[in-house]
Amino acid sequence: MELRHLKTLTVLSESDFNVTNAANKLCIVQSAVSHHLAQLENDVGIQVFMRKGKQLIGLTAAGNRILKYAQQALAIRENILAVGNDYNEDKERVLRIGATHTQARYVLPAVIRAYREIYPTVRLQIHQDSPMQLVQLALKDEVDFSICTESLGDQPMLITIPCYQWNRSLVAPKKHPILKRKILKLKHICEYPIITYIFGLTGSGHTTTAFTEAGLSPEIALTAMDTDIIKTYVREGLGVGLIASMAYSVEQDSDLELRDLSKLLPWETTLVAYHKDKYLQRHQLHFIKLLEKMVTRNGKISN
Amino acid sequence: MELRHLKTLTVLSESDFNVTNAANKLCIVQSAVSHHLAQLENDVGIQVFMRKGKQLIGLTAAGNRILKYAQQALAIRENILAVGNDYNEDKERVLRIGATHTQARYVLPAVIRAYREIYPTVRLQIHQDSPMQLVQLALKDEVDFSICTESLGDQPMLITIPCYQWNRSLVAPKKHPILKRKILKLKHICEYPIITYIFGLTGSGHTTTAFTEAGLSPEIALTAMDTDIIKTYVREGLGVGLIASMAYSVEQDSDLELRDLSKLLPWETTLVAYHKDKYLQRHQLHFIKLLEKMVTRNGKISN
DNA sequence: ACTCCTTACGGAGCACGTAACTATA
DNA sequence: TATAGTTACGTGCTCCGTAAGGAGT
Repeated sequence: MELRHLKTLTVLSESDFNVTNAANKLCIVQSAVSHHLAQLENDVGIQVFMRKGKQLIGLTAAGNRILKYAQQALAIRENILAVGNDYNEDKERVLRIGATHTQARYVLPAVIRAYREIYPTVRLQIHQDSPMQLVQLALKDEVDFSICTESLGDQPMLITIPCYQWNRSLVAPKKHPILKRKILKLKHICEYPIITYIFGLTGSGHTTTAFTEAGLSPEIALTAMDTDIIKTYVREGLGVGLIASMAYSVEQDSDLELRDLSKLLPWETTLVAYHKDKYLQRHQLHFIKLLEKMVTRNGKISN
Repeated sequence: MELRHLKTLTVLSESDFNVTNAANKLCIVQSAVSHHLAQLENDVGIQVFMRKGKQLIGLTAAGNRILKYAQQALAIRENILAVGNDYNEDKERVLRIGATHTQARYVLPAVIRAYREIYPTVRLQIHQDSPMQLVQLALKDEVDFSICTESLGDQPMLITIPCYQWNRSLVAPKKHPILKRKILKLKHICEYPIITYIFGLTGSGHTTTAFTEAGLSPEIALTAMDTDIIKTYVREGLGVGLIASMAYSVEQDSDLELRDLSKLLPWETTLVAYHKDKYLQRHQLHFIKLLEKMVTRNGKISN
């Protein structure tokens, strides 16, 4: 049994056990995959795959256990190569970050600027996605780590490092009547249609529960993944916006005004998450340190 | 990079980095090992071995990390094979137990008797050794689990299951004056030379501290790993014995008399320990269950 | 008839073995 | 000189690819 057999197993499991597809993904022919299967089953001495005739339709109970181990073994291979990369000055380094739109758009740029000053040659990849997908990316080691807000239920396979806390603000066009209030309360916000993040994104669940706990049922006019879209429709007059405070730019959003809601809405914590068994190269650890250092507790970029 | 390269790495590290010896252990020729090294270093892209001329003298920092991962990967391979074995009715099963002399001699027989009734065909291997060695055996997966007394400092890589508690008794020849005492205290024991277990074995450390805490300094006439040896010298009149209570046999030791010391000496806990990432086959888990079930809290075998 | 996996067979490459070479004590 | 590791080279095996065979839809 060698790692290539285990690789074939994992790819098969990610291809609905279609041997042809798996072969394509592995850049070998079907018969080679077939051989791998036969060898693997021969080595372990049992049926790994459930079959319907010759067609593979899944894994046996034992097969499932073996698949788990195979994934671990391949992750270890990646770690070994990562160690090599880490200690080899000449090799090209890559940093793959997963992040939500808000993080990618408003938080990461400053951190990346600082990072690039130290590691100008590292190739950067930023994968923007929803928090749920980001967790999957981190678990499959398709990104080195994911930066997202805790809204995902504890994943025992991930190490999560809290980075900073942030809260939301209300945005409205300069002349909007809500801005005249000296003291802003949740019930005042409910007097207008609300534009905010899609549920399941950056802790939007917390927001709605804060309203319902206060006995309020706000009218959500529109939800988006993307702060810029929220702002756009706030400008259009569709309602007032609830956005992450750090997503307001003094220069670009001068036509909008901000009201801090950190006393009214629960705070969110943004975390860095990565697979617990992953070897982190020194430059990757450095990035996390930068992220922790550069971003202050209240969500302002300290640059 | 394949598992065989990693295997070569680990064997090398266990052979003082002597390529010739490693080759012999692997049943291949030196040049093949040499090739493995070259390929491995080529694959990871860095020097893994420190060299003095051509001689290997150790691992680089990166090499050490890689070695750790290699061992993990190979352990996973073993797990996969264990899964296969577990689910394959036809394959020969093996149960490899590490135990101290006392456990192997006085506790295990009854458990093994029960186990053999359920799994008559399983091949049994009992490795008797000192607790420190038993820990090593379990860590290297040279036994499936070790049964020993907690005297080893917490090993984060081992899962330990407390099985039962036991204590010591005093043994002396039938007519020994100490047996005339109605109430036995530590200071009375110190009136005679003591024969007991070697320090570092089955919690003998606890025994001595119990004496010193009472301000006593007993005269240790003789120490042994083996209860039978202790009994022998007690019979010879060299002193009184302190032995694990379960090591007294009514039939065979009728010339000796027992006095329970469980009120005077601290209790010991016997544990089953195995590597945290090890896949335990069902029959192995069953053995642990039997061990937990058959042995009562006070160390008497309930059979 | 089509899809899909397995099996057979052949060739290229690779891994290991033999052996010569090199370096160190 | 003896010991130990690398390098060179040859061979056999293994692994993949081509292609034919068989099973299910």
